[in-house]
Amino acid sequence: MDDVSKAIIEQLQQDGRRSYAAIGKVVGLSEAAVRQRVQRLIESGVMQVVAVTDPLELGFARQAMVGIRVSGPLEPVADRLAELDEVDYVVITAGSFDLLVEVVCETDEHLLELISGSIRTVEGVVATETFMYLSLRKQTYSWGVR
Amino acid sequence: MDDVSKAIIEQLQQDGRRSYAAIGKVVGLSEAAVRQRVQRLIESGVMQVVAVTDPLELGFARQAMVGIRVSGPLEPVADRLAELDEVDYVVITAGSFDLLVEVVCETDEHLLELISGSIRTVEGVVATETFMYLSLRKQTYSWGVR
DNA sequence: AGTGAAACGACCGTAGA
DNA sequence: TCTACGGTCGTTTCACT
Repeated sequence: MDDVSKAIIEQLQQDGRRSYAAIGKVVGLSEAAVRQRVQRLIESGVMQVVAVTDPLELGFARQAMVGIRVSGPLEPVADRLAELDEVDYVVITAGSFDLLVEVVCETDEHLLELISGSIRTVEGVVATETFMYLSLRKQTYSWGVR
Repeated sequence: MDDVSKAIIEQLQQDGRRSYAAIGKVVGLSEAAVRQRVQRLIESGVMQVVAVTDPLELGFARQAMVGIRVSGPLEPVADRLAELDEVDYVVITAGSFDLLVEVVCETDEHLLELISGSIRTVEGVVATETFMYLSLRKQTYSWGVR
């Protein structure tokens, strides 16, 4: 991970479809060299180039972060929750919650069923606290930059 | 937002650099039509195609979610926090926290300085609770799919 | 790890339905 | 909003450093 690769990543953070040739001009490398580096960055798991969508625009009007307290080992519970389609984010944390889980739903009914019927029935989940999203103010994929 | 656009989005969620022609074959549209739809999806804010990176791989070894309690209006505080480079996610929530803020740092010192020096000095912030990330188990940008 | 060159394929603008 | 098409530009492969 040198400065050139960081510069390439920065270019793709601005526009994931920017051509290798255009990136090469900015970072001072040939098109082929940029392409090889991008391939390596993706294969090694440092980076991925993907479409990210706005839930609201696609009819998923209810989002929430769910804080979860667990009894016993954390990983099995985390991985069970990760299997749910409506769950897009699972992290094991230190603090008054053992897990934080972000969920995306279409309606309140759907959200209720998910939390009450799916999440809270997972073996080991002893308590949940739901933080409904009222307004998403920042979501950047280019942290550590500027 | 018809099924064809959804199919296009799905293709780009798998690989943000897939060619318009290849997507066209899958969804049954010409290259130009796919290109026009992608352009519209991006311009209208439904979707973006970007590089997303693994913080750990780039030397950002400390991540946390910070729950924040605020006195007074929420938006000004949220937007002040959103200006911080180390903050990659800000959402106004309903529940025992008014805001949830995700932060990305290189070291514990850096994180301490951010929370103590930056976040907690913002006018209106009355309390914070930090949930250090121990293990990220799921992070998908293709929710609602399968 | 990188360049350069030639063949190939993708992309873009425009015209027409 | 789509297809069709031609010009331009990007990508791929390979030989070379």
